Amino acid sequence: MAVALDDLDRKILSELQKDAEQSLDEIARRVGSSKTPVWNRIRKMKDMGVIARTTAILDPEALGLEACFFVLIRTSEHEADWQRKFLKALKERPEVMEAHRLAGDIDYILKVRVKNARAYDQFYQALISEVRIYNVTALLSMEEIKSTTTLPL
Amino acid sequence: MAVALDDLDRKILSELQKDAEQSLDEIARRVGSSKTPVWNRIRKMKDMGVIARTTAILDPEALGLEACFFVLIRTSEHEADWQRKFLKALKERPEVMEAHRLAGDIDYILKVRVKNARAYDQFYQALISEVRIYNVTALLSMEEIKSTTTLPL
DNA sequence: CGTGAAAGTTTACGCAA
DNA sequence: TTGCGTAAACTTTCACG
Repeated sequence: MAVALDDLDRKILSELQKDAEQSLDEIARRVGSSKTPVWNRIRKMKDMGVIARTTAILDPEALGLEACFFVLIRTSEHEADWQRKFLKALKERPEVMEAHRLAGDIDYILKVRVKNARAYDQFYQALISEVRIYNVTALLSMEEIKSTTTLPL
Repeated sequence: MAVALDDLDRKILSELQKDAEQSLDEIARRVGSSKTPVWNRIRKMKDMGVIARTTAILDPEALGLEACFFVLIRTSEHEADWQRKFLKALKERPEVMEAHRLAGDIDYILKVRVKNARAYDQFYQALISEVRIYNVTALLSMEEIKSTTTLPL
């Protein structure tokens, strides 16, 4: 799955992560190359799936999404059918920003963005009514110290 | 901090979150409006900071970043000076994708993206040598079930 | 406030080296 | 692979309905 990228590819990706709206000429200038090679490389990396998509990053506070919870989940159920239902529920809920299956003691972690604590409770009630869960711990974020989509290259 | 957005604004944001490279004409068509109003609204939302930036989303696996850890941190230190040093360390380390200060028992949670477990251990050793930490639990992600930057509108 | 068109940029690609 | 040149497409502004 990993792909061979040279130094120029990495510089281009770094620029696109900083600001995907820069023109080709601008990017070319910054990475010390010119339009055609930059364009060819960008296209190749899109085709290969290194660049998945380009998106607008919005400010959650400005949209009134002021609460962020990390949810640690333990389950007693490990059958395929239960898991399918649980994953489906997570994928369908837009307030679930991230969901990971974990190694060890805790089975799943979620990151959930909502308007306020009440909205979180509604989400929680809906989730446990859809699937059986053994134990849930919610961690409330007081302050987002850092949040980046910029992967280290 | 929250901003008044109407239905058309929300539709535009939703399109930009799906794909920020769509042309104005395309977006206008999808949201049932036309170029100029869409352009005016996008500019206003950028000025107001609702749209923070636009960025390329890369595939971490394709870049060889195959390990993702959630790190739960408890500290005994709560002085301003310690905190300043700790936050600075987090902001400077590119492998820290997210960092939140929490309410309750656990003080901080981090999301850390690295090449492998060895790279995580290097990060961990470096961090604890920079600042005193009372207790750390690392949760290793086995599977990224969901990961989105698309906020619920 | 929306429509349409005009002017200036940028992209996307062919072709030569 | 890169660099140049260009047609087509897109962005941005503005005058008018």
